[in-house]
Parts: sequence; C-alpha cells; structure tokens
Amino acid sequence: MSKILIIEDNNEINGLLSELISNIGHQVVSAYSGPEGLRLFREDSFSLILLDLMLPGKSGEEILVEMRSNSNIPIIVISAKSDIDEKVKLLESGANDYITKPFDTREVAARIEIQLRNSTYSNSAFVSYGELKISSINRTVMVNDSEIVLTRHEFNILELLIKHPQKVYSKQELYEQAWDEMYLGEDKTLNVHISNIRKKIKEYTDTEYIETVWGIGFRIKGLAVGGRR
Amino acid sequence: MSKILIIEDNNEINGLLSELISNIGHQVVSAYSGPEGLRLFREDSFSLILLDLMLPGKSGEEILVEMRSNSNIPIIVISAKSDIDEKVKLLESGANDYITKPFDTREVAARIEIQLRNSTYSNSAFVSYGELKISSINRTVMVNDSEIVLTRHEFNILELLIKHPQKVYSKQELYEQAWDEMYLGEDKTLNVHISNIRKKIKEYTDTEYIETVWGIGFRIKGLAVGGRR
DNA sequence: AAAAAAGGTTAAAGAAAGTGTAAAGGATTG
DNA sequence: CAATCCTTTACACTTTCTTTAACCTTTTTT
Repeated sequence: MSKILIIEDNNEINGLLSELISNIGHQVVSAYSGPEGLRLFREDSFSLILLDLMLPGKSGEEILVEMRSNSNIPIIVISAKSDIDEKVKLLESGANDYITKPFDTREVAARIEIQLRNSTYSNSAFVSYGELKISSINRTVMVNDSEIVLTRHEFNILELLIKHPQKVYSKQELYEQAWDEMYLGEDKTLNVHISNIRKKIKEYTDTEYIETVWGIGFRIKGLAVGGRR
Repeated sequence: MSKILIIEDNNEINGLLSELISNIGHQVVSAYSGPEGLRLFREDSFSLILLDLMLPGKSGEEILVEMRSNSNIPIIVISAKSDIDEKVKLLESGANDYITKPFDTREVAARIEIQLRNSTYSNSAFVSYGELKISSINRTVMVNDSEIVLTRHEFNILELLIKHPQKVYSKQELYEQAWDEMYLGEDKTLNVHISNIRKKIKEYTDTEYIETVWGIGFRIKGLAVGGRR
C-alpha cells in the first residue's frame, strides 16, 4: 500500500480521485491549494503525487518545479488544459505523466499503478536536502557527492529527519520509529547516535544539519538563513 | 544514447518516428510487422520499444504480452484506437504508456525520455557487472570468462543482486524472491548460500562482489566507490 | 550568577550479526 | 533404491554495532 497526495482545489474531483485511490488499495491525503500541498509534501512522505495545474495560491507548474528541486517522486499532472505546448513543457520539467480532464478513472488507476511499479525498481529514488542526498533503496547518504557510511540505526534516524523536514521528532518518536521498539524514557542511546551522525556529516561539510530542539527532540535544520537559536 | 525499436507497419509514421528519435540522439531500429519486431527484440537488445497496435502478422496486444512474459523493457504503445477499454487493458497488461494518433512529436519525445529516465532496465541476453557475466536464459554465470556452476538458489540470489546493483536487499526480500517462500526470520540459510556464492566467485577473481549491509542484508558492491566510515 | 537540567562526546565492554566449515537431512535422478 | 547433489542445521569464530558510563558543555531556571 502506498501513500498518495492529491493536490486539487475542485472538491468534487478531489473526492472522486480520493475514492478511486482508496478503491485500488492505497492511502490518500488531500490538499486543496498549492501551498497546502507543498506543506504536506514537505512534512510527510508520499509515494506519488497527483497534481492539478490550476490551483489557488500557487500554480501547479511552480509546485512541480519546487518538488523536483529536491525529490524525484513520481508526479502525475492532471489538467483541463489540453494545450500541447503546456503539456510538453510540463513533461520536460519533470512530470512523469500528464492526464487531461475529463479522465477515465480506470485509466488514472492504471497510470498510477505504472508509476508506482516503476519507482519501486528505479534506483534513482532519492531525496535531497541541501548538501545531503539520501537514497532509501540503496541505503546510502551522500554529503556533497561523497558517500558517508551510516549504520542501520543511524540511517533510520537520518532518513526520518530528512524525509520530514520541518517536523520536530520527539526522542520517543525517533526511537520508536528508528528502532521499531518501545521507548522506555531517559535514554542516552539516541544522543550518542545523533552525535555519531553529526560527526560523519561533518567530514564533508561545515553546515550543521541536525538541530536540537531543547526539551523535545530533534529536527533537520531549516535551510533558509535566519535560523534562531 | 539508447537503442530504440519501432514496430509500426505504416511506412510514413515509422519514418517520422525514426527521424524524431534520431533527432533526440538515440539509435533506431525499425520493424514493419509483428513477427519482425519480435525477432529483433529477441536477437538484439533495446532500451525501449515503440509499439503500434494494428500490425500485420501479429497484433500489438499479442506482442506486448509476449514481450512482457520475459522482460520488463519499457514499452510505449502508439495507436489510432482511442477506445478507452482498449487503452486501460493495454496499460494494465504491462504497457508503460499509451499515446493516441495523431500525436505531437514533441510529446512523443518527452514521453520517451521519461521512460528512459526511469528505467534501469537492460534487455541484453547477458548482464555484465565487472568481471561477472550472467545469463538468465541459460542460468549460467561467468567470472572472467570462466564458468562457475551455481545451484538453483545460489543463482537466484546472484541474479537478483546483479540485476539491481546498488540496491540493498534485505534478507527477507532476498529469501522471499529467491525461494518464493515466506521468510520466517532468524535464518542462517541465506548466509550459507551467500558464503557459497562468494567462494565460487573467488575461484576466479580476488574482487569481492557481494557486500554485506549490516543489520539489513546484502547488495552488489559498487565498482568504483569512495565511501568512508 | 549559581544551580539544575538537558544535551554532547568519547571510549570501551557487551551484544548482535555475519562467516565459513562440516555434517546431517532431503530431494532428485538414473 | 542407491548414489548424488543440494539445502539446511550446527557450531566455533570473527567482525561490527549498540549501549553503558563517565565526564564535559550548554541552556534554562531560580
């Protein structure tokens, strides 16, 4: 089962797609505007995105480019525009498929499955964040194009943080998700691992990527300048 | 540059596609009938196939099914039929994309690039990886031109690893795919097989090809790596 | 500004995971 | 139905990772 994000302002169409995706056994999250879609994209992690072009707040084109700048998640554009120039432009700037409205639900379902099938084996499934680039399939992390080798737990931790930038992970959440075990409070183990990850990242950059959130846990530090302490 | 096979009986369209593909920098081979296309597919190795549906000799549907039975090569169907049932059926039976005639050449170009971009697929009779050369059809493995004889499970394991270099296979994935049976955790069997494969490979080379990923599983070791701990 | 609380770092002991050999147990085949 | 080959189990050994513990630093509270 995959988690799919629908970005579509029209309530009816959003509902229709949502139902369709549930029916073929996937989990759905709906966004009704560009910024909302981008926020969800950044905070959560999805296997595929269905993107409408005409959106309030921010156009689908802009969203596509923004998502492509640090992820190669499959994106299917759904649009009422049948303008061929637009279509080609979108496909060239990174959309994986382009479906014109009105669409047939079975065709949409089939095209979703094709994308999901492709991305399972494509060894290019990665997410970048600043100088970091992480591949879940290869379980590798690159810092400025140099590979750093992380152990199992180290990788799990960094993967969680990078795939959900902005999100603050409590120590308990981090522990339970990276270890898949109960967290029994007051444990320095996690700190040691965080320390080790930081040390490895520092071999290739001076930027600090893991931010400590006092009294709570950790998160990936925002890239934009002007961070507070 | 990729090698692309066009299977299309209409001379004019075949020529048009052929020119288009050359223009975007790929190599083209043209077939004008189903059987001819299949023969070329078997004899040569391509990165992608453009398949017309209405063909003399053998229908595009049949060809699709036949190719899919033993290959994951990206196949783009190009058809005059805009019948939605047909379209869905084809997409579900393994086509990667479906373009209806008349088509825009730029769109075709863009869709070809998308397929090539996501696929790591190779249709060669042999897959080579460094000094290893593996033939799925003959179920043989050569190391520096000397054949090593692997048992069924040994071959299945090495085949998986080599066909998806870089990808880390968890023990569970490896077991379930090589045995086609449920993995019930904590099993040393896989390790013994890995060990045996390594031993056989070592008869003819000093390079270590199978890398252990601690706590996870195994993968084929990168050929030119600069990783550090 | 001192005390208290939370986090950071290091090194080393201990736990967990992986390796390779050998032999037992199954399956297959002539 | 016996011989053979493959798979699995067992075990002693090696490697790597995780955790503990001690001590240090930073931040917050009083």
